[in-house]
Amino acid sequence: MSENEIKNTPEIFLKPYDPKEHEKNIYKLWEESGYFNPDNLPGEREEAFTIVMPPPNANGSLHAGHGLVFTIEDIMVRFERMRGKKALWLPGADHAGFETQVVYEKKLQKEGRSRFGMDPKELYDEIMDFTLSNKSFMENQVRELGASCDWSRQKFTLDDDVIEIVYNTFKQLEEDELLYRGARIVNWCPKHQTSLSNLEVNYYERKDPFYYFQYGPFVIGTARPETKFGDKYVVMHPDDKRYSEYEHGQKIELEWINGPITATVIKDEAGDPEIGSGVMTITPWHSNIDFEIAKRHNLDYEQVIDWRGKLLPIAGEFAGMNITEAREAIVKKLDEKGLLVKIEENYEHSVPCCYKCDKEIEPQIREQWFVKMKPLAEKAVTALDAGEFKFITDRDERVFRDWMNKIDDWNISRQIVWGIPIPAKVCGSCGHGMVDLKDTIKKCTKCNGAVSPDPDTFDTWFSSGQWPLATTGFPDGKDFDTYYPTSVMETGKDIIFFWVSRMIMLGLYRTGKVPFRKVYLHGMVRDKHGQKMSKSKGNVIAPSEVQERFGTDALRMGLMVNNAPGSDMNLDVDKVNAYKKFANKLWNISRFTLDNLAGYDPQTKLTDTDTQNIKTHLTTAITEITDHMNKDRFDIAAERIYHFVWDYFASTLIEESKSLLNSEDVSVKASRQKLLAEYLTTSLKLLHPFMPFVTETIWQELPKELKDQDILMVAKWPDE
RNA sequence: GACCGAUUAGCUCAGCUGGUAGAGCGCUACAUUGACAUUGUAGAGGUCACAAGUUCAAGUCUUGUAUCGGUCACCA
Repeated sequence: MSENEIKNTPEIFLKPYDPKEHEKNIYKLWEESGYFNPDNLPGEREEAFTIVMPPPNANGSLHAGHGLVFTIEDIMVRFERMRGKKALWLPGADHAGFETQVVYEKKLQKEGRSRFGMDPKELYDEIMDFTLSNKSFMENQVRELGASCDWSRQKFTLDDDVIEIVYNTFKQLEEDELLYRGARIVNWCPKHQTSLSNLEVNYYERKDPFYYFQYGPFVIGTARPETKFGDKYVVMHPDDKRYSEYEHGQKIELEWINGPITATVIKDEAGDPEIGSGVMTITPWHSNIDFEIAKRHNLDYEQVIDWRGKLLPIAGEFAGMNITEAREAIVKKLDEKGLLVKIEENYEHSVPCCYKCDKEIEPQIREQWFVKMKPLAEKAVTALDAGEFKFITDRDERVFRDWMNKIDDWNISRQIVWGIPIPAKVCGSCGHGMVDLKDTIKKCTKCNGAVSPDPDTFDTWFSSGQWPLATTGFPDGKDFDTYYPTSVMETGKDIIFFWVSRMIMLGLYRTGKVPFRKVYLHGMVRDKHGQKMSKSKGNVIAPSEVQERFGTDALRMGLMVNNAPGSDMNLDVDKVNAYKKFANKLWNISRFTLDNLAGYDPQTKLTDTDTQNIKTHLTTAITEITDHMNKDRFDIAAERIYHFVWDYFASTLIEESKSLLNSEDVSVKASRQKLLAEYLTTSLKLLHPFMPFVTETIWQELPKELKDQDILMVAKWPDE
C-alpha cells in the first residue's frame, strides 16, 4: 500500500525557499523535457494556442518592461498548456535597424570613430557581430525570467526566410500598385542622416523669436529666416480683401536677402488670413504645407539646406553655415537693409525633433519608397468591424480606429546600413524606381536609362510588421496552417501604431487573414513614484537585480498583482519582497502538509464535512480564478490565489486541521490528509502560471500519488 | 488645436454589469520559536478631487468644473 511511499518530508524543506538554489535547475528540467515544443506535449491536443513573442531588440539588456511582457505571456501560455491546448510561444530577436545602429554609433563615438566614411559592408559586419553577441546574452535573460517558449522555433529578423517574405511582400505591393517611389517631403534628421516616419518624430513646445520682414509690398512672418533664400512665391487667401488688388500669377520685383528678385503672387486657400499679416512666402523643399501648395500650382522647388543641415550655395555669402548660426546673421543683414520690421519674442510653437537624438528635424524632399496605406487600413477596419480580432480594452480599439482613419502613406526607406537592403533599382536619369528581387533589371523600364541599386534599407517596422507570417513559415510551412492566425498579440501600448497596426494590415494583405485574434496591450513600467525610468535619473530597475534579491517568482507576482491591463504600473521593490515571503509561505505550507501525510491513502473517502469544504472553498476558488484568467484579468486572478493560499489554506484550513490530524477517529484523520493534499496540489497548479519556479520545485518533491504528471508545467488545470 | 486617461488609506495602486470601501508597503499594540530568517491577532488612518443630476441606493451611471498625465496633429 502507499503507506510506504510517503516517506519523511524531504530535507529540502528544512531551509527557507531559496530561489537561486533552484531556478536554474528547474528551467533546465523544463527545457530538457521538450514540453516547450507543442509537438511534444502529452495527450491529445486539438486546439492550438499561439503567442508570437515581441522580439526584443538585440542591442542591450532587458529592462523592467521586458519583465512584464515575458511574465504576462508566460502566464497565458502556461495556463493554456495546462488546459490541454497545443500551446506555442514562439520566441525571436529583432535586429532593430535604426535603434541598433544608433546604439552602435554611440559605441563608435566613444572609440573616436564615426559611421560616416566607413565602408558600409564593414560597418554592417561590425554591427552584426555586436548584435549576435547581445542576442545570446539577451536570450539567457529571457530564460531566467522563466519563459516557457519553444526555442527550437526561434527566429531572428534577419534570417533568410524572413527576408524572403519581406521581399515578396515588397514585390507584391508593387504589382498591386500599392507601392511608389517618389519625391516627397520626409522627416530628415541631419545628425543621423536618414529619413524617419512620422511616428519617429517628437514635438517639443518651444519659445522662439518670430521675425517680420518687408517683402516687397507685403510683410511676412517667419520663425525660420534661414530657409527664406529660395522664397519667390508669396501666398495669400483668395478671399482676403486686404490683398484683392493683387492677382494670382502677378509678378512683383522686390529687394531680398541677396539682392533683387522677382516674386510671384499665388492665391491659395492654405493662406490663413488670421495668422500674422495673412501673407506668407513658401519654401517647398523644406516644409510640408509649402510643398503641397507648390504641387497644386506646379511651382519650382529648390533645396536650401543640405543633408547635414548646412546652407547650400543658393544662400550666397551664407553658404556652408549651420542653420542656427546662419539665422542670426541673416536677420542682421536684413536689418541692415532696412527690411526687418519687428521681432516678436517668445513665439510659442512646437518643433519636430528626432525621437532618438532630439535634434531638430529638417524636412527635405527626397526620393523614397512609400506604401499607400489607405487601402490596407480599410481592410483592417473591416476585419475589426467583423469581429475577426479584438482589443482587450475599448480604449485601445478607439486609438487604433482613430489612427486607421487618418493614416498617411508610409515611408519605408531608411538611409542606414543596418537593416534589410531594399531590393530595387533606381533610374539615374528619370528617377524611376523598380523592385528587382533577382537583380535582373539592367535598364530603366520607363526611359531605358542606366540604373543603379537602391542603397537604402527598409524601415525595421516594415519587416517586423510581417513577423507573425515569418515566424509561422508563411506561405507553406505546416506551422502556418496550425498556428496562424495566432491567438494573442501581447505587447506594449507604445507600439500600437509602429507594430500592431502594421502587422494587422500586412498580415491581412498577404494572407487575407488577421495575424491574431486578440490584442492585449500593457502599459509602461515606471518606478515606485510613477517616474519614467531612465539612466540619468538613476531609477532604473533592472529585472536581473530584482530577481537576484527576491527571486523570479516574486518579481513576476510583483509585476502582475494590482496591475490592470493597459494602464501604467509603478514597480516598488517592497511589493516584490511581499511575494518573496509568499513563496516561502507556500514552501512551508508544503512542508507542513508533507509532514502530516504519513499513512496517506489516495483511496480514502472524504468525510461529509471535508467534501463540503471542497465545494465551498476550493471549487469556488478554482472557478473564480479560472474565470478571471479567461477574462485576461491576471492581476485579479493573482491576488485571488494569493489570498486563497495565505488567508484560507494556511491561516484557516491548516490551523483547524492541526487538531483533526491528531484525531482518534482514523477516518477523520485520513480524510484531512486527503483534503490537505488536494489543497496543496490544486494550489500549486493555480499558482504555477504566476510563480512557476517555486511551484515546480515543490511539485518535484511531492510523492507520486499526488501527481497527475511528473512535471507540473504539463499537469492538468484543476476542474471547476 | 483634437482626442483619451487619471484623481480612492501616509506611499503605490485594485475595485467587473450601481447595494453601506480593499491589497502591498508603512504605522500602533499584544502574542508567539510554532509548518513559517518569522508569523498570528487586534487596531489607527478614507465626507472614494469638486458640483449638480438619474436612482430606493453611486468610487461605480450622466453632465459640468479643477488639477495632473498621455496620444495625435501642427514650425506663417
